[in-house]
Amino acid sequence: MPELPEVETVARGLREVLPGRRILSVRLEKTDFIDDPAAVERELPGCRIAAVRRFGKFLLLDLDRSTGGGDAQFSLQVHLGMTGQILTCAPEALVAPHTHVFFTLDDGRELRYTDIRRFGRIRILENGARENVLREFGLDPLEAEEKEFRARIRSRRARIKALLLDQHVLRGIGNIYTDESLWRARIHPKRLGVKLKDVELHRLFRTIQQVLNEAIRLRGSSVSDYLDANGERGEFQLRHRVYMREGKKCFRCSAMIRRVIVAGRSSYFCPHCQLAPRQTRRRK
DNA sequence: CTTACGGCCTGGGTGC
DNA sequence: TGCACCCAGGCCGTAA
Repeated sequence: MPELPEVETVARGLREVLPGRRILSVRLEKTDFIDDPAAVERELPGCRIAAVRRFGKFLLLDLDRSTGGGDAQFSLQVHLGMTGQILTCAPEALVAPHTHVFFTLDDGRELRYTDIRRFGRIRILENGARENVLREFGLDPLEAEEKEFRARIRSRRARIKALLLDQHVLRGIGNIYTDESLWRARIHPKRLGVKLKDVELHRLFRTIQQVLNEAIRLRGSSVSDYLDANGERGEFQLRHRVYMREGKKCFRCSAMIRRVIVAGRSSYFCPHCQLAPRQTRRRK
């Protein structure tokens, strides 16, 4: 599942080939995951790709409509969902099943978007609306100051797992990197954010950055479908310590890794290293 | 007001 | 061989 490190890896790959390219034509197959498919078909042909950015789990293609008059800017926002893949290839390359978007580029190559489940989303963000939309999101965990991080985590009375997954608190972290970070920081996913001690929040902050940077270095986690912009798998799944390891031994203490549902998500943790919060006492 | 929870979208993998 | 079921992330409506 593409989270921050996977999207960052894809963005870096696309950055090698897309900036400066012009989109010649657009072809769409299924469109139910595109906000306004007609607008995509209408607005993109002729545009120049000015930049490729990552914003949280979003990929942003900054586009120039250089049609003489103004230099109106807008972005194509791509969320890869769980199974989205975006890559460039030769037009004659075999079309992978579930490929729904094709952009012809002015260097003779093609940019394709493939998404088995179609949980991904594509939409156009016009210049004015873009900043308003992006403002809604939380801190980038790799750019945040520890002070801001602490304030965000303590701003709401929710479980730490729910807070880390909430894109309006921090942007870019998903289920894998939440569980991996909490394990390394030895914090149980059900702990309340407001109850974490300074020393725990410090450890968590450092750990999140460490995990994300390590994952970026290894080009992301390929658990099932994830491939980068060159069609290659990542390697961070080899470093997973809890994710999808239910019933296996903890790498630190050999206790049995458990799976529980927290914030509606499968959550893997070590019951020995990550102590559960005290249960609220039950009334008789 | 806050947070928790269930359902929905889709289709590949699993297990009977 | 077939098929019902589970699960994934984000979003939204509703419950507590």
